[in-house]
Amino acid sequence: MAESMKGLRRTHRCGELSAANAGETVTVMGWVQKQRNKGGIIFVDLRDRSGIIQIIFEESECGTEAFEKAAKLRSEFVAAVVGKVARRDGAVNENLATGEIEVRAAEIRILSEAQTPPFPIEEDSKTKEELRLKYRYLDLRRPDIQKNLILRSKITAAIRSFLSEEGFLEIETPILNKSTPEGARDYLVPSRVHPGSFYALPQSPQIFKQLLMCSGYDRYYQIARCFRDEDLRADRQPEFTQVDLEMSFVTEEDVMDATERMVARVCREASGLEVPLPLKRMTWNEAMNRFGSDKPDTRFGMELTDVSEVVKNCGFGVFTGAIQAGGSVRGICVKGQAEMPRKKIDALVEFAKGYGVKGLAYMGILPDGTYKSSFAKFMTEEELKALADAMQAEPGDLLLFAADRLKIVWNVLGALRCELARQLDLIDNDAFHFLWVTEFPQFEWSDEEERFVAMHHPFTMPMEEDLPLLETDPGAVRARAYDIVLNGVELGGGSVRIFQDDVQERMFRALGFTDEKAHEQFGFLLDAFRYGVPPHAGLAIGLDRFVMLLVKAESIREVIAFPKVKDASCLMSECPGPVDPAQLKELCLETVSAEE
RNA sequence: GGCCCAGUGGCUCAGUUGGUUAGAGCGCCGCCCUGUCACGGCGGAGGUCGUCGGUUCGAGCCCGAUCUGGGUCGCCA
Repeated sequence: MAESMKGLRRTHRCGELSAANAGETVTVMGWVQKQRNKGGIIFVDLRDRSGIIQIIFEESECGTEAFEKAAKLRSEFVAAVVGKVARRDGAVNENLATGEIEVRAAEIRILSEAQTPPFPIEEDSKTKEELRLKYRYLDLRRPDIQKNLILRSKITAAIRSFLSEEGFLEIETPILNKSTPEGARDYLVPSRVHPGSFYALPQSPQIFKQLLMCSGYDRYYQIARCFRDEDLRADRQPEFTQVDLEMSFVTEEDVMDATERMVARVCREASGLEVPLPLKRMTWNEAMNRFGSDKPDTRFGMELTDVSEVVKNCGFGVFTGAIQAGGSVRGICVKGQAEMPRKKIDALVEFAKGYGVKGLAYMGILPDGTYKSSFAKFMTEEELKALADAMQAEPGDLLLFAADRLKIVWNVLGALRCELARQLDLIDNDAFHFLWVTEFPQFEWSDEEERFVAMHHPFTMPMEEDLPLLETDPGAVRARAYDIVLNGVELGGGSVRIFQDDVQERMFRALGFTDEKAHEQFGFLLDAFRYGVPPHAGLAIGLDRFVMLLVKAESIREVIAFPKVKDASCLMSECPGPVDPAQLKELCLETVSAEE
């Protein structure tokens, strides 16, 4: 039976008490973590988000009624306790932050009883995530998740104070928007007032923040919820949060400078981590050539080497064939792994095949200087040696090669070096390697759509010297775009925006938009550009990923209070779900059958 | 859409070449215990082995399908 808390007021959180409070009468309220009944004396660990405090009940001090109530306490009951803080003398618990003290109960009220939870409420839970997410409100009681969400709050507070000090204005933009076909799939919301018409939830506030620049709010930011109807990953949710910002009368230098100072401040204030500035920079081309990735993990080496020139005339058809087809042969050198068992190498080959390559060629340089290789019989001793030299391999090293279209070679070797680093434990788990990747290609060829698509988005300014190539060689145009990368994860990205309506129209044409189509989709932006628009640039940081990396979580779900699972549903609320036919009728939508 | 992993009391797991009545730890319930804090002691309850089908004299175990969750490729301007 729940009791009233009338007349009681919480004076402290459990974990806020210390020896300094000894002798004070306090009132604490929280959940019962554990009750230990010794017969004539009862210990209760009371928990709230600050920590745990031990309460001690002795009948001679608290009276029979309170003692009997204490005996009834079970895990997760909610209780209020009034008592005096006392040192534990002699019985200190070193494992507890409040282990020096305890509260000697004078009064207790059971504010709420509780069923036994379906899984233990404890740190480092071993419970299946499926169950944790079904009972997320219980899972969120666990100290490690609470730490994550408390840190997340600290981070957003630090971001807000930094950006506010720098003169940024926090401005909200609409959640109900017009659908745009470029980019990710939109979540759609049917309109009741306009039957057959739909709103789209924002994939990002991109256009609105550019319009705010047109309107003179020269520094804007928003901690914005964004929505993308695409498949989930460990670091991807269908709704997620971006720290979105935009600045006027600036170049990429200003945006990168503000961003890295913001990131450094967050790291210092939230995690006590010092990030040396300015951050390292690397062009996209360098990142791809050295690491096979546009978000390289620079915490370890094992960089790619282009050996196309060395092997172009060798006897190994897989290599020469790839080169003749316009592709490339590149390799990585795995230190000290020359004698990796065949079984493990085969597993790596299978891994590589998942990234589009037909196989991997390998070559071990044994300690005695001889070669153990999948292609030795196709090459002369001199060719093998030339290849080992080109890779700067030493006895004991293992060389792995991919031969294919360059894009595939990059992709495979980029993934492979990360996989090997994990397997061989080459990554310093305490290192935080930030990096800017710049000069991204403006366009990416889409085989599916048989046209160029924007790599960043259609409002990204090309590099000035590449502007003439917009019509002649779109694939060679570089963008004034930049991504911020942390430990091999894309943390965020941005660009200098196009602010001239003629350049914007050329961009749309390069992307295969007709003028009519461009105006239908983005007419209001193009119109706005005719009324005086400042040069502007901006960026967005993925907040969830940032928090995930700072708390070293394995999944983004560990830093989001109520995340969705793989099929974008919620195990707790069971959304999405069917709606009342009357609701659908009002929206002029037919009832969708469960089939199909 | 493809590939890979997992599913056995409330939780985490074990379960031999297919062979009597499916086990353990924790938790839970009852009794006892005045310094416990991974409390302790005694006793107890609790499982159609995710589901459906098949092979077999016999299936937790083998085969097929399916469901649920996770990872990943595609996808994510």
